[in-house]
Amino acid sequence: MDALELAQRNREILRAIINTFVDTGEPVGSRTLSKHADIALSPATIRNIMSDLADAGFLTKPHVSSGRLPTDLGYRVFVDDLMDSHTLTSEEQESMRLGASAQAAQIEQVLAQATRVLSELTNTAGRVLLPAGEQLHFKHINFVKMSEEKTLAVIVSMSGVVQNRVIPTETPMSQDELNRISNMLNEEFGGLALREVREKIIQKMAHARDDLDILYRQALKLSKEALSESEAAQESIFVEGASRVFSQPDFATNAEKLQTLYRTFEEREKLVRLLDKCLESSDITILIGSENDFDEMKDCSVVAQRYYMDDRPLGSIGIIGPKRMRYDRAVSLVEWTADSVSKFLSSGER
Amino acid sequence: MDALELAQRNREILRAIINTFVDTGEPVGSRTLSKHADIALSPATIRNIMSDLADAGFLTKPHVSSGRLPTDLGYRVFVDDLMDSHTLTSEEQESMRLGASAQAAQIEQVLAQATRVLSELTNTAGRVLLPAGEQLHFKHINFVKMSEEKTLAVIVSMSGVVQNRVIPTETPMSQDELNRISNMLNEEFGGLALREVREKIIQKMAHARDDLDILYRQALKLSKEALSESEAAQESIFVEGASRVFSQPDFATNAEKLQTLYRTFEEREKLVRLLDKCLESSDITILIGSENDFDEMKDCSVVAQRYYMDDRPLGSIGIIGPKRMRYDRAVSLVEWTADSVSKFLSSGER
DNA sequence: ATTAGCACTCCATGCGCCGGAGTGCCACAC
DNA sequence: GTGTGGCACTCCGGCGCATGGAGTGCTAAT
Repeated sequence: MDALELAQRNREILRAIINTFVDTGEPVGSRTLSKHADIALSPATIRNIMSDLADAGFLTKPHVSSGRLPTDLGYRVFVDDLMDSHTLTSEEQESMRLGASAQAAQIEQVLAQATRVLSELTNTAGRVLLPAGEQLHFKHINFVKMSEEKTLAVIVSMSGVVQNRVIPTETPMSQDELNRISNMLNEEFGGLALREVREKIIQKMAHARDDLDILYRQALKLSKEALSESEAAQESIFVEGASRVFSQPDFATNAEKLQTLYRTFEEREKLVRLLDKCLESSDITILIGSENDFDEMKDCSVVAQRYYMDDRPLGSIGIIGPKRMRYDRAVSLVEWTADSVSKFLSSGER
Repeated sequence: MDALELAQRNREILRAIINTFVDTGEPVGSRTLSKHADIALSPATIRNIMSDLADAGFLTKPHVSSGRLPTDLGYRVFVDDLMDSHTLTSEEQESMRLGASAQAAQIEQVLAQATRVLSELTNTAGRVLLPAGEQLHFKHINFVKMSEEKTLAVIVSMSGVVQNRVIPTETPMSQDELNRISNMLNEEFGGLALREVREKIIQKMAHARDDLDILYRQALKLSKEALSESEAAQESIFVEGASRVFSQPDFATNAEKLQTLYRTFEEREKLVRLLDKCLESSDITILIGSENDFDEMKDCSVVAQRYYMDDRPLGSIGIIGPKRMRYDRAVSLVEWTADSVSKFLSSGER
């Protein structure tokens, strides 16, 4: 007999356990539950059910004679099937709206702001993955001569992301020549995806023989350099309010855990890899405990959602918090935030 | 009788105490010290001296019957008078050299790299204060039209620092016009300090009447916007390896301290203010414990040094670590790093 | 002035005890 | 057979207490 499929009542119990555990942080026992308003069963009965749920792998206990708490699997079925959907309070909506539209700023600032608010509201670490190079569209390129050997390339994407890159130059060029090169490139490549631009440049470089303007060849060379690594290097990530995670009682007692966790937060590459996963699905992504691939994060959960610009997915925004968190609230807030950000980015204001 | 002025021996004792305390982390007692090779005194004598040093305010004890440890004042006289100067090992020098010259990159990357190495070598948090707006010199400005209402200004300084700023535009201008404006400004203001540029613009705007080219007036207006806040906003700061501070045994035991400390590290403004102090003196700055103005940081020390570009001080680079640290080593490393960075920035390579 | 000796303080550790919370199981009732 | 009451058992955590070690401060002797 499958504990979950057949018994609606068991589901209720599991839900109640998780809800109270999320609330109190203490393992919950049968007596406590029996006092719970919705449940009109004696402790003994509840104990039996608990035992079943534990056998099915949804609950554990820290030691033999203590209350139960959810396993990762338990949380999983909770978020998948049992969770009530949380409706945002108008306050919550308000602070978010403010966040997104306060200033006519750059995309980075909008995202940073949204992340900060998200972090504050959920008391977790907000984090956001910035556009992968692939998704960016070419708007404008500009070269500034720094010295005889170095040229600075400034690449602006349609979404307002600005990248800077210093390029070593073999053939010295005047600022004037650089300007003309900029103009050429802007006219030729405006609006294309960076990837396309890169391909076109390589194509043209292959075909372009000496019959072409020497300046034009320089231009291709420069822009190839400028765009080359950009893809790999530019998956950047913001984290805001990491300290909030650490002040959660789940970690506050355990200095060692806290440290390894901290160290993980500093390793940006790991976080990037973690969040890359969240880009795969258009649905909201929830990773509970060891569902993410990093051992150090096995006490944390991730709730993330993609954000869009004009229906093109750009990056991912969400939170990292302790496994014991209000998933309903987190989901609503993250969805709402991603939505606001998407709307803002797509509103034609840029 | 002044404990320090008169008694060379007392100084030796104080030095020995601090050295062993820094080494072990345990309060040091008279017996331990008497075993110390350099000191041929009985524990009782040492106790007397310790008592004197404690009266003078250089030592305390955590409780009445325990060994002594240095007060902030104790550390102070240590670094001022008693400290041996540490000679860097060639390894240490090597990793630093590598750090500064590895890639022909932007100033930010050089600094970040230097800071990271510094942090690794000292096992503390490396941090660096980036050029204050005041110190930057105008190299190039460029405008990109984002939409009818928004223009992106890209400002490049001589030192290679790039700032981006979105400006709301009332009068729509074509990209072509923007380019001409850029050219004007670049010719007119190249090489001046940003402060000067700002002043000049304000002057010109005051004098410029209708008799001037309308485009020129637009240019002034735009550039004023672009440069306006830059000063305030752009005191940016990097912190690398903050987790190292937390793994120090001094904090590892105390989860609460760790948290408040962590939170302080996230408050960048505070750190900026803290490090601003380090810009005042051309000498190396050492702030021990409560010598800095922040209560949360009273168990930490700061060692910092200015770095220069062509003899103009740009910013400050250094470390934040636990009060109990190898000051000799920290000082040498910070000096060396600041020196390397300065040399690199001034080497005419940019 | 330096040192040896001694009494005293305080911390840290380990041990034993006990109460509370909770489980698991068994037997009983409906 | 499903739900319930009862009971023995387990384990955690806090408390009190004793003990040993490290270290000081003082005094008296050299």
